[in-house]
Formats: sequence, C-alpha cells, structure tokens
Amino acid sequence: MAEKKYCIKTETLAGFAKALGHPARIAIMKFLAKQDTCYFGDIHEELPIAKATVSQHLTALKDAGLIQGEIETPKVKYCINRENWAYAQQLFSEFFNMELCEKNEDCCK
Amino acid sequence: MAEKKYCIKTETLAGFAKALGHPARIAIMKFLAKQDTCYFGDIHEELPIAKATVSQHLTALKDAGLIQGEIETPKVKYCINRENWAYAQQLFSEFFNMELCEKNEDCCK
DNA sequence: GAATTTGGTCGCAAAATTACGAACAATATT
DNA sequence: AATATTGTTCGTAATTTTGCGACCAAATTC
Repeated sequence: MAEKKYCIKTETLAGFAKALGHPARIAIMKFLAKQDTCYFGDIHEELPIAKATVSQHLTALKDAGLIQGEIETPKVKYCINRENWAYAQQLFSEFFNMELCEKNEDCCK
Repeated sequence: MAEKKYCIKTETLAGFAKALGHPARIAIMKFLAKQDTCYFGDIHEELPIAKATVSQHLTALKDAGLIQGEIETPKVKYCINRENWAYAQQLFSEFFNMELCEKNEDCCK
C-alpha cells in the first residue's frame, strides 16, 4: 500500500478530483444525476466508447465512492452515492472558498 | 490534437479536475492560497518530493490555467490565476449543485 | 438445454503520469 | 572569470491510465 505523504483531507480531495478527471466520468456523473433509470446500457448508449471502457470508468467512480451499483438481473443499476457526493461537494467547496492571501493579489500579472 | 468527444464544459471541468487529481498539486494550491511569498523554493520546501518533480507539477497546474509564474531573478514567483480559479470554482459549483433526480433517490442501497 | 441478453473480466497495446538525478541556463556574487 | 543560487529541462524508469476486442458468467427465454 502506498504511504501517505500528505494530510488525509488533501489525499481525499485529490482522490475525488482524480476520479472526476476524465470527461467520460464527468459525463457519467451528469447523466446519473438527471436520470431516474440509470442502467449500464443507458450509460453506455450515452457515451462514445466501448462497453469495456465504460465498465472501467464506472469501476473507477465506484472505487472513489462517488457512485454505487445494484444488480437488477439481468441489468445493473447505477446511481450517485449521495453521502460521498455530499462529502466531495464539501471538500471542493472548502477548497475553492479558502480565502486567498490578499497581499499576493498581483504577484503575477 | 485530440478530438473533442464531449461537450466543452465537460472537457473543461474534467481538465481542472485532472489537474487537481494529485495530492501534491492540491497541497501546492493550498499553499499558494495562504502565502504572500510563493517562490518555487518555498513550495519545494513544503513538499516531500524532488525539485524536478515539483517543477513538473507546477507546469501541470500552469497548463491547466490554475496558476501562473513570474520570474523575479533569480527566483520564480508563483501565484493562483484568479480568473481561471474563479471559473473552475463556478464549474465545480454548478456540477455539485445540479439537482439530483429524486425518483432515483434509493435506486441503490 | 441451446440461445439471448446484460455486463463484467481478461489480456493486450499505446499513451500518459509520476518521480528522480544529472545537466543546463541565467543571474548574482566573490 | 570562477562560484553559487535558483529553477527548468533532459533522459530514463516504473507505474498507471485509457481503450478495445474477445471471452466469460448469470439469468431469462425460446
């Protein structure tokens, strides 16, 4: 296992950011957010990539905790993991709302 | 050049997320936000990695538009690019605040 | 029980990322 | 003009990511 060189919040935020750091995965999250039926097939249809690749991206999002899947044989239904979604939202919000040092406002032009 | 398979906002958001998808780069942004002196050397001191690697991460953040650098020979001063920072903030805010479909609330347990 | 449907997994290839030391460039100092 | 300081670039290695086709597994249907 990789050792932690940074504080846990930094690692966690980076982990969420990394999971969101691909357009296909952003597209998946946007799609899931607005759908009430979110089967694998629907997601696959929406994306310009092979199903094996879609499955990989879904696994990445699941590993990051941003989504979860449930088997409804023979289909698989995915949805946003609201608890972790809210946590990610909070971490990003804290990150972007930290006050920027004013002295430094025009350090670079 | 890579063709765009996704909408521009999705690509842009993913680009910002990707740039933030490493703990060292999160740590750099946090450090820059609170410092009024933000020379390369200060950033390097703060991180547990070699200076060549720090330089690479700074380049990644610069390419993403999140920071900018200015030469103050013999040092280099970095700071947050406030315009793009604000845009990233907006894109993430829109993303996390899109309303989630209610019908789907308990699609997975 | 063969065929179909739905997705996941495997194996592979190409490309990108991460990390480092060494060498380099530019300026300032001795 | 040598030396020192500051930070980038180069070359390299190891790992990870991305993407795909082919195959596999489970359940249903013919």
